[in-house]
Amino acid sequence: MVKKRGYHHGNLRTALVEAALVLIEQKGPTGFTLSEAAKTAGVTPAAVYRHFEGREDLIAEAARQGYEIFADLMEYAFNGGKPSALTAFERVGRAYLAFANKYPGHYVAMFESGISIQRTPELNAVATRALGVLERAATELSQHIPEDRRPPAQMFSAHIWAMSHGVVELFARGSPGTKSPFPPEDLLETGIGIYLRGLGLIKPDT
Amino acid sequence: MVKKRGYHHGNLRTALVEAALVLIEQKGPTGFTLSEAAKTAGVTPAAVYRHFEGREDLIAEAARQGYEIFADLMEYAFNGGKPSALTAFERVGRAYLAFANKYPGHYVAMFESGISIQRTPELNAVATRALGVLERAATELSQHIPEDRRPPAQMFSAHIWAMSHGVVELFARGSPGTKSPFPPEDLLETGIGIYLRGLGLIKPDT
DNA sequence: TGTACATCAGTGAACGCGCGTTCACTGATGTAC
DNA sequence: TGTACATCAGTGAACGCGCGTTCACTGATGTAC
Repeated sequence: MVKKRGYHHGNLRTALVEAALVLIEQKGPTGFTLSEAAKTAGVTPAAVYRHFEGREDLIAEAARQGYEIFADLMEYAFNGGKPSALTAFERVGRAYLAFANKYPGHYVAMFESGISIQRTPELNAVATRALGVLERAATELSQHIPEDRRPPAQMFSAHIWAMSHGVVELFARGSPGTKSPFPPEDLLETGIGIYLRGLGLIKPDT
Repeated sequence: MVKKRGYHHGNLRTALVEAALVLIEQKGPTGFTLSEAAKTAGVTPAAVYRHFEGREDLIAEAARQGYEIFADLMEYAFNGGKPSALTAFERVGRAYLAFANKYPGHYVAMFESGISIQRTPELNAVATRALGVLERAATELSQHIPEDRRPPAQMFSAHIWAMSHGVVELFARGSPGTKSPFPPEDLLETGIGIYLRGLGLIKPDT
């Protein structure tokens, strides 16, 4: 909320995205309406069209910003694979969940709104960047596995992504009245730990 | 589609649930409308109210039937843990994915429609039964792990559920324009395999 | 500094639409005698 | 078998609602001279 200047808003575009994120978080991606976002930003629905092509375009922008943050967080967590591929990888896993927790609106816009990653070149680029970090982390880490028993890095990272996403959807947001038996952080950390042990990347008796 | 009898439909209730499932599958749980389901069944929207309390109630019934099928499938796959806890467990994992593939409308109604599992006692009961099978399978299997290194069975089954759900959401239905690098069946099977190896339930060199 | 004017970013009324739900109704079916 | 009547399962019109989008408009801002 920055200073209102009466007739002219000042940064409507930003305000609309923020309003959209809150609404998407609260009501889900399809419960979200352009009109309500406009109202929240203190503006007529028609004003939205000065900044976005329409409802879809607004959601896409929210998702794009999400991927941007997401990619940055993942990259920061990965930290070039230092000090070791293993700890870097575990940091990335935690960063995934932290992102979902901290930016639920973005997360929903990105993964549940049904907008296609191919919608615009920019969206595609930033999404690729984000998921690329995960894949890179998996690639580096899998160098430590004997070559004949090494799964493809893409498969490796798909497993981790699936487990992370599953934990988020089922246990981090109380979707179908599910009461989580464990904190999602623990669930994800132990799950990834067991998985990595299965790959022989962690000693079996730790 | 059974024989139409003019003014009286004959089995409207069934027809409505079927129509709802198709629509939910195609348009998502919030894109689904009562009116369109009625139209698909060849009937006025008002007729729906002879059989259901309203829109929500219709979705809940679709979900309930889904849990019923789901629970049966899981139980059949588990088969009392025969011939071994391990193979039974792997069958259950595959059954999960098979269900999501074969009954996508049900799956979405169950896990993405936002209806609470607590909505009615029957819904709660059947959902508990379904997820109970998974937990039972996990419990039996974890008997083979030395007690001091054995994770709680609830955590074990939560991991498997999360991975399965994640694979379904991200790779089995092309949600955000994601082109899956691998068939979801392979992804889930290898993922669970690695996880079980991490628990010491599969020999490390197989 | 003042003024004329172009540009920008809003308004507000209107549109057509499909939604979920209600209501009094009526046609079809089943049953008692 | 026929008839009277109750019950059931539909109709169709109507409701109020909020939606996304368009349009001509106008108030505010920025700029050239």
